[in-house]
Amino acid sequence: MVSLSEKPSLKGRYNPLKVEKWVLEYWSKNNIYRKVKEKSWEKNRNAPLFRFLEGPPTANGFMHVGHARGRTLKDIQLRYRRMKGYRVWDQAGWDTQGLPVELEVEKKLGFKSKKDIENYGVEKFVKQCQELVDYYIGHWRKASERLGLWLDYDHAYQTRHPKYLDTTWSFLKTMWEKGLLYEDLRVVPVCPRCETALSSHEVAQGYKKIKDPSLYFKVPLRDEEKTYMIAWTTTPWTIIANEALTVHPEETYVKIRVGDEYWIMAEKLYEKVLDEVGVKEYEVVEKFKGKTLLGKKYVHPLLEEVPAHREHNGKYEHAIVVAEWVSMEEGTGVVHTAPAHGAEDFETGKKYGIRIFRPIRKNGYFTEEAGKYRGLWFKEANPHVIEDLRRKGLLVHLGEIEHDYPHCWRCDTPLMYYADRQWFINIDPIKKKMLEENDRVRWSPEWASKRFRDWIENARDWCISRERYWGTPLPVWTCKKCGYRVAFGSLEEVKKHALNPEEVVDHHRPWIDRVKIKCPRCGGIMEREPFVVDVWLDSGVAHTASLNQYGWNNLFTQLFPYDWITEAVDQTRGWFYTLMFTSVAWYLRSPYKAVLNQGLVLDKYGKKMSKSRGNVVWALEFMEKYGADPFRIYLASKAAPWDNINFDPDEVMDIKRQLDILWNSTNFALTYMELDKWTPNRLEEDLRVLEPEDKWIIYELYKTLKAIEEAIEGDQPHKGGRAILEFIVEKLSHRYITLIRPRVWIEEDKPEKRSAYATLYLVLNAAIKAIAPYTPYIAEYLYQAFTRKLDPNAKESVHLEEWPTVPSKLLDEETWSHVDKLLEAAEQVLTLRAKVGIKRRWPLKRAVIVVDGPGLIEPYKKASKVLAVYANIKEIEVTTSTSSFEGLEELEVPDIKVYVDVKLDEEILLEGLAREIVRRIQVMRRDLNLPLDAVVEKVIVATRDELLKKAVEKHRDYILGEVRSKTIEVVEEPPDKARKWKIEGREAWIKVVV
RNA sequence: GGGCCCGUAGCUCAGCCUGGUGGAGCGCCCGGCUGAUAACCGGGAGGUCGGGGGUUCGAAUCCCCCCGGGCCCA
Repeated sequence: MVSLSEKPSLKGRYNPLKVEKWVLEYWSKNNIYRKVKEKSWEKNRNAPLFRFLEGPPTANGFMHVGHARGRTLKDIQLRYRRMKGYRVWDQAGWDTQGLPVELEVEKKLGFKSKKDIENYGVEKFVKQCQELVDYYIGHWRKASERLGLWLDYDHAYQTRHPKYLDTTWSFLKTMWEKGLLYEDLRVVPVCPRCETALSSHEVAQGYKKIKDPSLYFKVPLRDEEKTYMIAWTTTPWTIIANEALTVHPEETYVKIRVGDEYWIMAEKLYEKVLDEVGVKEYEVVEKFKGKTLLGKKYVHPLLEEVPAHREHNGKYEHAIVVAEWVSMEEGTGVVHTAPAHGAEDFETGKKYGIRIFRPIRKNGYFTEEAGKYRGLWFKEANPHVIEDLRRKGLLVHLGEIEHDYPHCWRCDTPLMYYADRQWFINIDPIKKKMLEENDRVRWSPEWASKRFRDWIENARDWCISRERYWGTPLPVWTCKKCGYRVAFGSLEEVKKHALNPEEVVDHHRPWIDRVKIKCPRCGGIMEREPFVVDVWLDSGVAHTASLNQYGWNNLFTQLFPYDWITEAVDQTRGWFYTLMFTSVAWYLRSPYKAVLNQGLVLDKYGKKMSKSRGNVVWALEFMEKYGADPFRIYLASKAAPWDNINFDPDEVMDIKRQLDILWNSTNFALTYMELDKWTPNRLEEDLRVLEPEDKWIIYELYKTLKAIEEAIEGDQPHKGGRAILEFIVEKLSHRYITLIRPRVWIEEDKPEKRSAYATLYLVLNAAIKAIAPYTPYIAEYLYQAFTRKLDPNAKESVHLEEWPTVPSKLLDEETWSHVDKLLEAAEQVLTLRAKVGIKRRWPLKRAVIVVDGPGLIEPYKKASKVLAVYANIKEIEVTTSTSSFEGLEELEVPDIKVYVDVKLDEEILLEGLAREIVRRIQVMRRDLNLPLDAVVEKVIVATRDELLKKAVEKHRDYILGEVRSKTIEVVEEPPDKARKWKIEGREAWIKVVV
């Protein structure tokens, strides 16, 4: 068990779980978040603001990896801004009411319908909702904190909080007073399972592809023998409520003879229809405009089955009417019209004074009025209706259609369009302003702006009433006597006007329903409209209510409009919209300046994650297995935020290996610095004289920091994550550390060793800070174990640090570019070595660098050690001479020419062989389990190979020094227990005598 | 039916805006290192850049059409 009494240590491998456990404890014991908040907010009054508004997660389930992705993106932005010195607003928030919560409770209690809730008791039910929300908020806070998302959770806003509800009410009251909130009878989408109306943005979230009947049927005209209107529908059950047929007034219709019958359809459609229903022989006998059919009566196709229709004798009931909306794209041009079940049907019915016949309840079951269909669930009636039509010879054709049909976004039940009295908010008066305001928002990606614009343009009035229990009650009271209405903007206000103020205890149902008001007009008793409002309104007023909940109303002018929000793309219809709507309706301004859209997280095969499929990855579970840091940087870097990603745990492990390299590099640095007792207390001096590779890595660091800044500020956090990882792996570890190894191994205290340490310290330290927004845990740990260990004046936490910068006097672009080219050359030398089979350990004799002018000779001479060290070349010449270099290999490098000698001569061969022998002796030392600094008595090398012998003789001292042996002996006969080796095809036996 | 996103190596993705001989990581094969070592490094094989047409001296990149995967709207 790691505990705080243990100091952070870089011994062993990077283990995210151990590291994060230590860091979590460190943060909590030292109140690091509070200190960061204090630095960034309380004590930072004059800094530029960065105002974030949290899109509140709904507290009705667990956090999955999709949520985790969004929350990681939020945290990266916030941590970065804090380090940059912004005054960061980071209040947390929770969505706590509405259908999602109710359904979760119903599931828990095993409820099937609203009746179960009524029987159980609304008060008890609502308490269950509260408890469920408490539970899930607990989970979300825990999971968010484990993820490392730093928000001000202690001051989280909650949509169920009394003062929050006051604000929601106050918004509704404003809408009422402006005349924008109204009640109306309309056709609305209804969920028969939840027995409530839904809004169009809820509907938009629930489209699903399903199969429905595609039915062509005949409707006999009353006064014309054997003449039928041919209509088409995909909802046969609505024929029960049919009251009219609608045709287009200006389009041409045709009468066709089919056998001994006459069929009427639109001219533009009849061929397609007849083809589909399989009628090959027919004859067009007459053509006329649709409007000539107006008023013609027909016999209801289900007259016998639904006796109520016998009494429907209005002028346009069971008659043909006309309307412009009739489509010539699909169907027959004759539209079966049921005013109770379609928006257009309803409007047309109203226009012609046709009754709204609605023989069905909101729960989807037919009533007595439906005749033989009574008691059937609406979709179940389909086969019965079809069968009856078939029996009566009115069925023309039955096919099947696959189309998108709306379903309840929460419980998945197919919706029913249904005429009903509901409450709406009129959005037309502010549509234009919303569009204008949208143009001022910076959307990422850009195309999201157009998408949002389209959505606003097509938006209809917002149906906000829900016949449910756990939500913000509609604060409108109606007089039972005279119908007069009032709306209230706070619970206090209600209390002031209540006849029974002692009952005014809670905004919520059922308590609020008991409150009666005296009608100011007639003195009668007013009762509350029994609705709660759409849950999307709750979070939609967060821009104001989140502050008012804490009485911070005066902060509003400072915080509004917010600088940045980010949620998943589906919020175009959800939160992005409701937030914009309420804000423009209230303040005529967009509540946010920039929006970052997030794509979906799919499973590793690209399938949507869903509970029923069983492929959901839960965030907390995953982090407890793999750690938060690898998870975070994976989610943030894999793709652009708005792209969908396929989540694959194996890939998280891949990216974790790049963090290993950061860990190992830091360990490398610390090991040697401590060995040499180097500390950064003379950093400035140590940085005064830099080697070319030092300047190179510092310049690379500078470029990387710029890239990250640009990425995060430009809503491309994935590019920042890739940039920092690439810097650590490719530049720092692979190249820079390789280059400085010889300097680090110098025993004495030399300036070039000190400058290597100083540069390494500077760069590593900056890298640790720069990765902190992405991987806050490992950054903290390394900061404690490395930075703070070497520098006692360092801050208490890496997250209290400023964003790193590079002093401009350390920037040397020219040297950078020389070194960069030589590194490229060096890599080509390595490729060449691999091709001709010369190991990197074997030195190459020489290389020549040809530069463009005499002025470049000196700089390249200085930089040439990079090539010498990285590619292991003994001698490097820099010249402007373009004379040919016989026998040298030419490399292709931009701007310069490099020639390298890859021929082996005896000198090199002997040196190489000596190193080969050393390596094998080292392996044997290790196998003997000798301590690193143990000195052995003797090494015996037995071989008959002349070159090997020569190599040992010539490099005797070198070998002895490397392997820590007192003597070395060369013989021809292998001694006892000697180990046999093959060295470049030559045989030798080696024995180490302890 | 309309709008949008995506299609590049076995896998995951850069490159496309501002055309100039196709990249990275992982995986695979081969090798190196053995003083960051249950770590690290190098090399190699592998692609008609979804298909077709056009513009151009030259197209993964710009334009048009089509196919496939996905999202949104109707």
